[in-house]
Amino acid sequence: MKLSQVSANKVDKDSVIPIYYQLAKVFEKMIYSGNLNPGEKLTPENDIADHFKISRMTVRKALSELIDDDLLYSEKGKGTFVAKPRLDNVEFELQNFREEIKKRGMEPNPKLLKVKIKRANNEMSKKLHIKKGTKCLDFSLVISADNEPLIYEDKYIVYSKHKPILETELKDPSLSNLAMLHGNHYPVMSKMVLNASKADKNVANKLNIKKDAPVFVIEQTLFDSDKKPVGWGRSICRGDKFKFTSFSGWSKNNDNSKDKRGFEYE
Amino acid sequence: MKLSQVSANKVDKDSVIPIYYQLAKVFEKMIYSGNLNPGEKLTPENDIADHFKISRMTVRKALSELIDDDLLYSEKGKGTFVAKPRLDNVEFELQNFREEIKKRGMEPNPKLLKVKIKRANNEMSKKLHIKKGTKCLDFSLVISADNEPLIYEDKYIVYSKHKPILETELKDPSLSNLAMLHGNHYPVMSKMVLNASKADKNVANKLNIKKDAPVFVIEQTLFDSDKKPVGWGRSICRGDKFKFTSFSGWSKNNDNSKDKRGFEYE
DNA sequence: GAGTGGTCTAGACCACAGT
DNA sequence: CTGTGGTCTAGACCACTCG
Repeated sequence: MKLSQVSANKVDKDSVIPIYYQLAKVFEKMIYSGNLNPGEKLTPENDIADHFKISRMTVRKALSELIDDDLLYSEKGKGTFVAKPRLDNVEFELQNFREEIKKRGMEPNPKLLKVKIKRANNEMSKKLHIKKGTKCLDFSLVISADNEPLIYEDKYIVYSKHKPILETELKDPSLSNLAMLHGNHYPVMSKMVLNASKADKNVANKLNIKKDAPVFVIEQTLFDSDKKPVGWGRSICRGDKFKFTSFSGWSKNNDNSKDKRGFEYE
Repeated sequence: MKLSQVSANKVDKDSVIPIYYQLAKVFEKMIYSGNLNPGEKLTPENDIADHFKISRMTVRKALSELIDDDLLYSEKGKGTFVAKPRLDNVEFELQNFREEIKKRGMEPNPKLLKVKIKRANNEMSKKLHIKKGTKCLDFSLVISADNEPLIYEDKYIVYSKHKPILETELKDPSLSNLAMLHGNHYPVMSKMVLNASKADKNVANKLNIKKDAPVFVIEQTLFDSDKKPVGWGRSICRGDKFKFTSFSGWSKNNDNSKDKRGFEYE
């Protein structure tokens, strides 16, 4: 990179907008516009600082923003370089379903099918690493929106408290909320596994779809700080209503890629 | 947080390990061990700096590491606080399939079924925003590992160069590589959509599974810097062989969560 | 040895919270 | 008002890379 390329851009030291932020935008723009190409070496930090008459630490703050965004990378002793867009490395985001549905302007309507205290059977004892017969809370529900069933959920919480189940707390029937309210230990870690599957007769009936229709199956296990499972749940989502979308690489406009990414339903 | 809690911990100024890193580990440990609880306010930066006899900027560097990791958050004028673990917000990662397969110690074996120049039909003109009849490159392949077919792929590249297709480049048959080698414009943005579906007769045959067996369908569109599509591909992955796994929240050991996360096959 | 990024310092001023 | 985090400076020394 030649400094003459950036000389058209300047930073306003008296602006309320931080200098490092302005500077980061200058470089970001140059990358997105093709003024700065993948692999190209940037002017050294010291020279940038001199050119803009700012401190090197401020330059570093600007560059580190872009390094965090994977637009740049630096190599000790060598320099800072423009990165290649990582087109094949994407992330699919998933919040809890109520939030995902709300984000799309619809009102999630969870309907509790059952809540009961159940003694662990084979599957539960395996999933929760507990002995068969241990008392668990068993929740089962369907989440709908616009009068259409979307998700069928089954959840188990290792249980010993004798706390009543309140109407209000069923407004957030996420596994983590249920575990925090009713479990013995506070969950601090979550494992999720996403599978493609097809609806069995029972699920098809609950979700108002045909048997063998494609579904996403998402299993979640919650662990306490000792890595012991405290809760397990399985959510079955209609394949015709849900999809994951993700963007990666560079986008010219200021990319709130977070907004365009995630678990969608249509 | 009381400073007496941290006084047992110290940082070694003469270590080769950066002070900010040592300090970050101190706080990280306190959070994971329950010594510091969600919502709790940290000692002010100035006090931490005084206590460890280091510069405030170094303290800030340490804290910003933990803020990046979502272990802390700060509020201007108020203080820095311990965050709650976000158990219901996960990310499923997906690299390109050859990397995913390699990462699991197996050798991906892509087999090209066809490569040809094709004039855009209805679907292609829709996906690539081009007129029907425009020349495209059409690739179709099956990726196997351990002599088992895993993924069936169909890809189209908007094409005008007359460049020969070399054996070597088929070693990386990812859409982005093909687009870079044969497309007219350099791709800088990628959109991926993940669906649950079932195998049709043709795919079932190619992947050696039953018709209607569950599959993941991943569509990828590549765009150039003008947001014009330059390539489109669809990968169909056997549902019995692939799953996504993701961890979130806190894990006591130094969490290389990246290693435990992503698109797995078993 | 010269160039580069990584770390660190000891100050400074600001905007914002809560009192 | 005081306390807090956010920004910024003008230096410094180091480890690394490369010719």
